[in-house]
Amino acid sequence: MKHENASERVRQASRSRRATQKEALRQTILRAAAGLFAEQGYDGFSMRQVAERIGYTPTSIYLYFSDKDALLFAILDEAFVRFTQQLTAAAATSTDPVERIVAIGQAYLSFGLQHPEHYQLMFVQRGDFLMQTRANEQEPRYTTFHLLQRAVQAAMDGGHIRPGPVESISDALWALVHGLVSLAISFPLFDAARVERAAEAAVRLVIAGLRRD
Amino acid sequence: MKHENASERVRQASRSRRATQKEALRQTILRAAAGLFAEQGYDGFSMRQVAERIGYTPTSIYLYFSDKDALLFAILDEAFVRFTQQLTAAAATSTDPVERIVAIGQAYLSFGLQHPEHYQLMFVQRGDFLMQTRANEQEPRYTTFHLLQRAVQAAMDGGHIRPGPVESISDALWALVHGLVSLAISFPLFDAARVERAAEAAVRLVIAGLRRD
DNA sequence: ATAAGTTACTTAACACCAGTAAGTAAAGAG
DNA sequence: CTCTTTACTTACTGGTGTTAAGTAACTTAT
Repeated sequence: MKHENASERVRQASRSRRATQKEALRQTILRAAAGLFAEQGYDGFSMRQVAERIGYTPTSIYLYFSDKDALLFAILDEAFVRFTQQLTAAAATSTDPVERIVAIGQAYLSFGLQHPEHYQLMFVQRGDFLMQTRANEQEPRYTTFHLLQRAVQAAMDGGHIRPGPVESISDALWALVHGLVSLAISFPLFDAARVERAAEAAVRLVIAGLRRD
Repeated sequence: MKHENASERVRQASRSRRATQKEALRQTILRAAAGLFAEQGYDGFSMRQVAERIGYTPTSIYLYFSDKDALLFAILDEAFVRFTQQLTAAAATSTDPVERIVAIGQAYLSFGLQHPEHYQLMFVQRGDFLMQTRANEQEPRYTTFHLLQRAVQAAMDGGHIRPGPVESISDALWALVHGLVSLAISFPLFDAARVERAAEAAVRLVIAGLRRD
């Protein structure tokens, strides 16, 4: 019996040690991949490049990520966590309902300008990413945008903005900031100063367009 | 002398016939490429596929287009001509300055929804396309957007909208429609009905946000 | 009419890519 | 000490854009 208990313990320990190592390499791959993506962008991002960085063959990566998409989505997932955090923080700052809407928009714009490559993939090239549900969670990722809908709803309930269809108004606001980020990212024409001015005009447009009285 | 004139004429004719044939094949390639792009989208678009369609080897295409980019830009150029036409036509319909701005926006949205693959490449993935100058023209392509700026300027001059920086207001409007198109294209979440409702909300937002009194 | 030159196209190849099947060496279990 | 599992590699398939070199046909000049 002693033997059995002892060997059982050893077996467990061995198993968990191996699991830890496995997870460690997974993280190594993920970090190398995220680094490569940040440096080279989507175009320069290949399984072979990632493999070379960590000193393994490309095929090894497939033991930890089912395919290139899975690896890419793991990178985007990290970015999405930061995205949600920044928007949530922004929503918490202002007390005035209209100002809160503006703050959310500015946080959104700020994220897009700071992580253009990630933004491009998250919200443009791989729109399906938003539809997926994150591991260990029930709700799909796009529910982060309910933050904006709630802010619009609150402002409307408080009589600060004109009544109207909450979802559609929220979508229009989303389109506005998304458009600003996209223009800033995609067009060399839009330098930082011009984007800044356009953002100011957008804020005025939104405030004048929504506000009651 | 007669001989020289005759041979000269023959030489010219031969040369122009060859030039015509050359142009004909160039058009054949372009049509096949445009067809492939329309059917398969950007991902399924390859030089080898184009070559197979026209019954030539891939290398032959390089005798008519310097590289894949050149071929792609030729396709986008055709789309851009249609884009400019549709926007110009829309701008000419309305007499009311504010309505004209709205009409331009609706034409923009309509184009994007009808040609999502082209739009994606023209205005998202290849923003540098807009910076290029079309063959036989002086102005770069992005000058089409001056249409919107002029409409805003006219509305402001006529006292129909609040005074403000024309370029920035125009950019904000552009961002709004561009964002709408992008969301509609990129997110499965946005079905036709939801986009339609968002567009209506956007129109109300713009009118209320811009209009004087 | 025949030789020389030009044009239009092809064949073969390079360097890359994502992904799979089969093999190998080491570690752990009995 | 053998058997099995684990971790990883080698070898390969079929795809990509692009270039260098070769060939066949047509044009021009003598």
